[in-house]
Amino acid sequence: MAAEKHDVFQAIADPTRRQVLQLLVEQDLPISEIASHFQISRTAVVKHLGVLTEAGLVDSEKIGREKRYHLRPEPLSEVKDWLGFYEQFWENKLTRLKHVLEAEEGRE
Amino acid sequence: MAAEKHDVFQAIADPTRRQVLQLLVEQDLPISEIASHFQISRTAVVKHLGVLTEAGLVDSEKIGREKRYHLRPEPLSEVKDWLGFYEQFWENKLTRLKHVLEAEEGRE
DNA sequence: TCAATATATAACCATTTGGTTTCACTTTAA
DNA sequence: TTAAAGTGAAACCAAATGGTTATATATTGA
Repeated sequence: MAAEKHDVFQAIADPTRRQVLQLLVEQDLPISEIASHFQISRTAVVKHLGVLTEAGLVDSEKIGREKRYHLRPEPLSEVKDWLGFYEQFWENKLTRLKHVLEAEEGRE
Repeated sequence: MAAEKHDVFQAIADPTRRQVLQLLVEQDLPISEIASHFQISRTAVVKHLGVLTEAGLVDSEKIGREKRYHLRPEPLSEVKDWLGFYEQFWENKLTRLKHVLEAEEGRE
């Protein structure tokens, strides 16, 4: 029961949030360090981190006065899986093409 | 120069729009037919189709009084490509683990 | 020709989103 | 012990989002 308020698709819809995820690929980072990579305020970055947390894409740990964020890419598999859906599209196209070709042969 | 106002990531952020795309995998469909699959008004569906069009994920053709929509899955490759980014994450982890193991060996 | 079908468009609305500024609290280091 | 660093959280704002209803226009078929 993850009870994730924010959906993964929504979480990655924002370009700033996608950049945050990219940053965390290299290493875990505290809020202020993450914020230093963007023009927007630290508060705005914190909100983005909140969305990413709710989507399960990051988690965090308080160390001293810092709060370090860590990448959790697992939920992205939902996106990856969904993306596969349109392979059916190409299969359908091939099937129709095959029917057309068979009809052509029949006429010859 | 596609000049696409809506980004693909944003286009697929909405669950209704994802369902519309799935519908169009099977076959091209006119607006009213698409709308009949949802509870929301036809006008609302038309707006979703507008977003999908701007993202290049569908196109349409007016046939008589109908406007038939057609799936264009190509832009989804941008999402697929982006998704690959976090493979670097696993590579990083493996590299670090390797270092730890080498240090262990050195101590023995 | 005329009603039914399909779409287009405008005006409007509530909520969400992405941002801001301000102030308070906790931890660290000199 | 006190200033600086790092974070938390509230209040506020404009614009975008996802929806509605109402009205107009174009096409078809009997």
